[in-house]
Amino acid sequence: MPELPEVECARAAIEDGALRRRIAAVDDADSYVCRPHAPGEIGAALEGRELTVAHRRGKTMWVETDDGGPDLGLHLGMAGWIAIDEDPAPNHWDRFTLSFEDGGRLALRDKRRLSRARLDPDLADLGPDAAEVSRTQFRRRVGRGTAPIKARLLDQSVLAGVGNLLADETLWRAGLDPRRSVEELGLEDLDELRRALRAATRDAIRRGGVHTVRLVRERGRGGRCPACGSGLSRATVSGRTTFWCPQHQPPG
DNA sequence: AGGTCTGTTCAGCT
DNA sequence: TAGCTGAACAGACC
Repeated sequence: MPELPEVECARAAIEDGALRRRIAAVDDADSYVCRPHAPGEIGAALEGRELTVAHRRGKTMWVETDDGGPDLGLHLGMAGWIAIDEDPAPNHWDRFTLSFEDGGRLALRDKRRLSRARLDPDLADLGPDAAEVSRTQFRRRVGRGTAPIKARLLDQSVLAGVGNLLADETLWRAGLDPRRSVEELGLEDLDELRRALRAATRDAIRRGGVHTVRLVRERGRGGRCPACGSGLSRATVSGRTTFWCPQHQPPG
């Protein structure tokens, strides 16, 4: 599930449903998900407190707590989501859980185990949020270096929030081959790329997730370009499975 | 049985 | 040193 649009939905769900409820107990026993904290450490810091404000930058969320308490950082990894007031999941899929005094709960649910909960997460290595980056910042950050455009978009220290699917959708909308080096891009290309990124992100948030946008719906066997019907090309770029339209996204 | 997967991190290369 | 690539991580699913 989670790229920027899904994480924004998760943040909004916390804001709507988990603030101002007193935390009675914390299950932080999964020491892989809660690393580098020892079991019990997050619990000791949060029990008795309330969540007050939910923030997001890229795919990282952090939630402030009352009375000078630490922030709770949450990351959904590759397959996690936030389950509020749902029955416990089987198979230890609830990797981290807050139980509220009112009997409800907030769970970080993940069939895999790549989600992450930690206190006071370090945001220093995250670039500006992909939905809010200014034109000047985008030109300067994304346009630097020699990597393929797609690798640049996926680098969370350059821009925070773009994942594999949103990168492909953005490059398709901008008409750029994902394998081209950013060296080849002019300022107009970078501005068009930023426009495409913002539009794709907005659409995905509004429609409820990155799976809803046009190119993403075509991935998989037999996918065709939503604009011209050409068969999509497929290759590994920057270590990730990549789809693009050979007609609309010509090689440099 | 083996390959795949929406993310992050770190060793190791240029 | 900076920039970049690919493997490793965990575990379900096809």
